[in-house]
Amino acid sequence: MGQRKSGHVTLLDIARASGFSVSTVSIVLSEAPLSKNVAVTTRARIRTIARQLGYHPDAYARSLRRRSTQTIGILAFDLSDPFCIPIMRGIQDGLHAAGYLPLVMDAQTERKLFDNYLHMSLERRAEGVIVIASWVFEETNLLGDIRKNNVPVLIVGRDLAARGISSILVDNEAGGALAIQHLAELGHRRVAVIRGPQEMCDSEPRWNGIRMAAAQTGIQIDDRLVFQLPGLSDPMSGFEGGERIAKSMLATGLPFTAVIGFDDMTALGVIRGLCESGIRVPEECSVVGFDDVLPAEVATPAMTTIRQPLRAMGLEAARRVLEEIGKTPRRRGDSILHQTSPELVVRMSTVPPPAERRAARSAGLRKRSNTA
Amino acid sequence: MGQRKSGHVTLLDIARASGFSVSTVSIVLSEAPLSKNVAVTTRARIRTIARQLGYHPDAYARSLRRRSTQTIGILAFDLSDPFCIPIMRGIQDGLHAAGYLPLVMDAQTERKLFDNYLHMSLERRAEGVIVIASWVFEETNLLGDIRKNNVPVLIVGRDLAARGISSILVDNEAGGALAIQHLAELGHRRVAVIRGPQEMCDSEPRWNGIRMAAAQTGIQIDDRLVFQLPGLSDPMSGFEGGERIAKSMLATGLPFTAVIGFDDMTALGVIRGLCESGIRVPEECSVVGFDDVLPAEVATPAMTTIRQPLRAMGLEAARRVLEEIGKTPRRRGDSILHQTSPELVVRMSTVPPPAERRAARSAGLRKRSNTA
DNA sequence: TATATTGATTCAAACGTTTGAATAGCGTTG
DNA sequence: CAACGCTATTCAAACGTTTGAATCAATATA
Repeated sequence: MGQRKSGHVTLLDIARASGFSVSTVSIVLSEAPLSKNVAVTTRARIRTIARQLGYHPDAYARSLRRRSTQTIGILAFDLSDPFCIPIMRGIQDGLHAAGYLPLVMDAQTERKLFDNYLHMSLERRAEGVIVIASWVFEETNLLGDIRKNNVPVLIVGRDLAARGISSILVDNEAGGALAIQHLAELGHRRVAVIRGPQEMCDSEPRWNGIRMAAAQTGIQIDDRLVFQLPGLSDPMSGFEGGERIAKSMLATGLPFTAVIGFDDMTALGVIRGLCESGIRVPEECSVVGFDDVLPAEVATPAMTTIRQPLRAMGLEAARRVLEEIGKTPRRRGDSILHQTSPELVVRMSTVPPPAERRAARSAGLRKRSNTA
Repeated sequence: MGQRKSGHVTLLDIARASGFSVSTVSIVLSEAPLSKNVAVTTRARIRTIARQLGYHPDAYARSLRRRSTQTIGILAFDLSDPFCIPIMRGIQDGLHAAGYLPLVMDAQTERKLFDNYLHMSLERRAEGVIVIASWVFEETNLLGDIRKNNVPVLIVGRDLAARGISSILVDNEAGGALAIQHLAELGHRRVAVIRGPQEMCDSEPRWNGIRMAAAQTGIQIDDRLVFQLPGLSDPMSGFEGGERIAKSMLATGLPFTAVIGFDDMTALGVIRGLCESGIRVPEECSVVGFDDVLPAEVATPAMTTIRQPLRAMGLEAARRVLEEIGKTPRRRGDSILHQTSPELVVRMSTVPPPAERRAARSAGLRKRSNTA
């Protein structure tokens, strides 16, 4: 067989086997412009031999010589968070179309791993880096290192435009507003809210959106029914937080007919907590989530939520980073914040509040979709 | 700054800036054995300059020269299937400990992408390949190509040992048995079953396990209450299939007090289908899943399921593939099927059947855990 | 004083590609 | 027949590392 010491078939192997020079073989197999000057018979011969031996060009040698790796580093803060997946999918699709390969890395919410992988992105000569982030990564100084090497960076899910990094994220304020408007339309007046952890940049604007839209729709939110999620990195922590807080809500003794969870996992936790305390969702209490991740979709009752256009955000991220690569370092655009529009997805976890139920039902207010 | 034409800082840059030769710089920065012969002052000088310029060794040049990439290709059939994630996590952890980098690729259930990525694994000189598979990939002939290049392959989630590929998967028969034994202990006698799609190798043994254990526990399964999932690649198809089949079950008019879903997504679909038909879970009907993926854990009621030790399977995969790499091609072990033990996780979706409920409750039979 | 020994550093070749420039053969044209 | 233009192919250098062997002082040993 064509095995040399390295175990992989090389151009030299094919050159020897075919009687042509390495150059010719390279020109043919890489379909270089020159290859149209190569005799058809030669081309055929070289090609068949290559196939026979199972030749695959060495990406390392090639990239070294071509000085381009066609690779973008994707640094996800935690792949086990279902939030990341559709974004990744979008990025991947965007890159694939342009012939780029995503170099996927999962930081597992560990700062050290994150830094490691950022290093690797540089060593692997990623031509750009997309970070899918939550709050876990404060200003790792490596981002400076990346800059120093002229690699465009982009972050999705967090606003670092102020620090000079292009960012893509959902319009949290609009999202918060959508949630409470939906509840208002259903007739809810007493709404409990779970805010996100302080470390997370989504928390504040989302809450602002809720507050402002509440004021507009005449809902007043009782401070005692506003809770805050602690900041832990485990994707289950949102769920457990929601479960625990739901019980705290009931413990206040205050009346409420709906809960807005910071995100879907939190909201699922709320549902669990309420059910365990004997409160039925949605009959006795409505629940709204945020994100629209898979578990929210397949839970029963299916959860009403504010969808983030995650895939689209990934696509946009890919588009933008490729665009930056095209430019010369000097001509790189300023870092921009790109906000995407959230979308209300009405499912089964929200209904009119108990008191109004009968009236509303006969008024035909309950249009809803079951699935995504 | 240290920018040369390539935009990345190289050894040559540091050599120039420090006055030493490229060799010395390399020896110092790569901490080669020879570096203990290098004067301490020299070492310090080189190191600080490297740091100043933001040097990162070029993985391409390095791998080319060292003839080792420290890379393992991980080919997941669909990252948006929550099943994949814990396996990946396990693989990643296993590789990381050995200083290897996973090259994650998401085939998105598309045959073409799968083939593409398999190519890439070869071009990127992955030293081994781990495939996380379901049924989608019949004998893609590229696997032969991989063999030709002496790259050890391993598949998790599918048994291809017969075709000469080491495989890791759960003991489906034992899993199926666990499910029905659990229901039997709760007192169920009329159990409906949803089998997996024919294309999937888990389907048959899982069903065998159910049948055999059913016979042993004296349960007889009515053929008319055995259904089969069609084989589609979308991760939601299991869910939708379950939902649809749940309604078919009810349509038979036959009595049943529990359902075993082929996997968690199917079982979640069953719950949805039953609820929409007014049947309450678990009060009127128990449901058991398989896999133990995140959505099953955070649904309410939390789902009783047969857990696959996914993370452990990933770890084992990493261990095994690294082991193979260590050996010379000749000495590579035969492909082995490694079966892992499933585990019953009792949550809230299973209770004694309606008729027995009262008796059982007073007998203290309802020990259960809420969370994982 | 010649010869090892050691310590600090450098030479030069190699890894597998790509590619601008060179070469050789050969027919056409002025 | 010299000059040119094709076509088909090869040369050789380069990409950024690593590393066995070489170099060169300076010191220790014979």
